[in-house]
Amino acid sequence: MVGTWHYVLAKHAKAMCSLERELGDKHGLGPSEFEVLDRIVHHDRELRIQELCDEVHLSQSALSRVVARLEKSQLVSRGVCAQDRRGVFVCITDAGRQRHREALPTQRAVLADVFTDAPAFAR
Amino acid sequence: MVGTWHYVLAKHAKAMCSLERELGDKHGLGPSEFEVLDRIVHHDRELRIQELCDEVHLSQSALSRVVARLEKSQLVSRGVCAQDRRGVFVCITDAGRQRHREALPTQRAVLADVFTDAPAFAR
DNA sequence: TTGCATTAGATGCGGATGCATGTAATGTAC
DNA sequence: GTACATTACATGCATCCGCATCTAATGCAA
Repeated sequence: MVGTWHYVLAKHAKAMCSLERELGDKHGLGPSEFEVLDRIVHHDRELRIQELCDEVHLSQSALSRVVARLEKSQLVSRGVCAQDRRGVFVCITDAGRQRHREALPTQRAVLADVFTDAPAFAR
Repeated sequence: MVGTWHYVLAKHAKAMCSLERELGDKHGLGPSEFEVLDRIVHHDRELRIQELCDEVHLSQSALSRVVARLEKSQLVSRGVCAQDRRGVFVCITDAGRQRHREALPTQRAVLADVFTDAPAFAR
């Protein structure tokens, strides 16, 4: 219980710190930006902000800003939803796909480094 | 690998959010504040800032500020180290011990809630 | 002793986050 | 249609964090 929590804390801190550095230096992405790109690529279609909100561990306001940053970097585009004009759909651009493709191996390498040393779960 | 990472992300987000709310509302403590108090109580002696830095997942600067907040709340006291006058030792106060004693069940309850539903580790 | 590198901790600063709230569109009851 | 509640997303604000840097104390060499 407490052991599990400490395991989660340790791995989260180590991976997050490493991701921030590696993704930032090599690809100009923060962990949240990568996560959002990754979710969109995974679904392979445009997504509503709300759908993304259910998948990434961010508040709605934080997500709104991540998308704003991605749009500013031309990695996604935002459009109003025709069916519900309150809604916004987020669409990945070609540059966004490419950036994600470049960054994916970096993320995998970090995760491998963080998670392979120890058994999958430390009690 | 990626699955482990997603597990860590999900549990971290859920537990952190819950801890922030519960510890904050019921005891006026943030997760970092509780963590520092917990480490000191666990060692049951005064600790150097640097020692704490090795145990909590915070940068030295963040830890310095957490300790400053705790001192402001009278839960710990800071003193210069006689042997090395650059150093600072942190000493928990009676109020700090009591606050920790009160908050511990809250933390345990949150962790139980977050970690009991699922198997200890989701592959 | 003097001079310089190193270490412990504090602090300025910019950035990311969550909460509360604002704005605009939609749904619903009358 | 009108009035009000609700929903989707954006934004003001305060907080917390990490990085870089600062200050002061220590260590060490000449």
